[in-house]
Amino acid sequence: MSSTGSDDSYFLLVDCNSFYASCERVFQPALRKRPLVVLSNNDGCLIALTPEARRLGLELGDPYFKKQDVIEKNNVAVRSSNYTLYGDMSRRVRSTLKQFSPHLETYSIDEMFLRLTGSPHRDLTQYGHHIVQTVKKCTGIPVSVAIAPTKTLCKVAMERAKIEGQEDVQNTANWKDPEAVLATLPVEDVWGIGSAYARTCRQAGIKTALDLRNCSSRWARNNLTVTGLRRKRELQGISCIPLEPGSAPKKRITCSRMFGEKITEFQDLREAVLTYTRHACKRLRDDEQCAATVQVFIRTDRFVEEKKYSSITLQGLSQPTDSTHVIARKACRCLEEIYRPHYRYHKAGVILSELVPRDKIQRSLTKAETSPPDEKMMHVFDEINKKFGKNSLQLLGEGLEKNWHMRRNHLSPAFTTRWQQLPIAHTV
DNA sequence: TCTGGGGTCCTAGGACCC
DNA sequence: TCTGGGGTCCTAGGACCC
Repeated sequence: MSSTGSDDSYFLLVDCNSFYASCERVFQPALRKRPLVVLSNNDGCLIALTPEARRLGLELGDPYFKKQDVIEKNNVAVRSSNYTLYGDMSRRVRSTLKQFSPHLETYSIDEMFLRLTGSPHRDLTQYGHHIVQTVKKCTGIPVSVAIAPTKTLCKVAMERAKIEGQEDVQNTANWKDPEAVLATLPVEDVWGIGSAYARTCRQAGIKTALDLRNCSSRWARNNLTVTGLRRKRELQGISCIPLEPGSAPKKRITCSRMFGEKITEFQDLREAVLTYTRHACKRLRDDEQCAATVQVFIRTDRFVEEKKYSSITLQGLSQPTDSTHVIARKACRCLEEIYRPHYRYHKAGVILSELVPRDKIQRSLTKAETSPPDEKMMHVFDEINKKFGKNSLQLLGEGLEKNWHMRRNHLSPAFTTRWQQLPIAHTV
């Protein structure tokens, strides 16, 4: 495997094994001996599986209702997704990893890249094992580690680490025959090659990661855009995708949900849209940003044979704001614009975009929709919800019944974020 | 009855300008 | 017959990720 050879730096990828399922197991030891699956929002499909569940033939993305018989027959434990818990566990893993390198990128809730430069640890593989043990000890979460000269090769190595029977620490430098590893990886399993690009590749006879590495740069650029060309070069060991430390400010914030039951009435949709607006605005303030545009969309079920309708519209704010009230008014106007009666709606969402950092806003003297008292009120609003739970204080228009609420029939307690729900240890 | 939610980046094409 | 060339900005749609 060629490498840039320009320096002695490496990327190290840490991936939490079956992350959501592992989080559930940390606080419920009884689950450790049982196969376990975690469901998506609305208990729709399987989004995390322990290896035991995989061995029963269950797969990521399977609709829950189609697999219920297998699940019941084999006494598989089922949990609704509990993002508050997973987010908190992710933070614990991240703070543990910071002791190994200051150059850390949070790639997703369960994956982190580290960049090691001039590491005193000559034996990087051993170092990887040390990281696995430390994270397990400090957080209870099992992780795998991949070490390579580029991020894409880290992902290749991670694919290997996840194969049963393979080492959970993979260092490409130690592979006896790297080409053989690349030749066994189907091209669609390369990071950045999805189903559409994979089809293009296969039509051109490019079937494996090795084929992609060896294809002409011109072909990659013309058929897979610059992103495909980058993947090819990364497979060659030339780093094109840098570490992105810190968290770049978000460019948009979306809150959308499918409903537990289909709804037709404007009033119900309005309640849902207001609830999503409140959640989105809270995230906006957490991000210390303001939005200049609000978008609202509604749609019927695309899987069912019935009258379909889908629409989206937007409203601009005269001045960027993070005020739930101001944004909620605009969101309602959007909804009025796109709502059509007699359809059975299935999903709605709110998107905040054209975000600007709060401290960079040009104050308008004439058209202020957000006044300083509003800012104070939002602060109080957030503080109350922080103290008493995130839905304690809502907008009046959100309603009380919420017959559109999503299903979460298997939710675990908020072990790490609510005092009342702390796990209790018993002495024997 | 029942198929997630939240993001980013890239490109093509149209509008517009000089 | 023959209808510029080059640039920017915006948007929609496609593709990808976890």
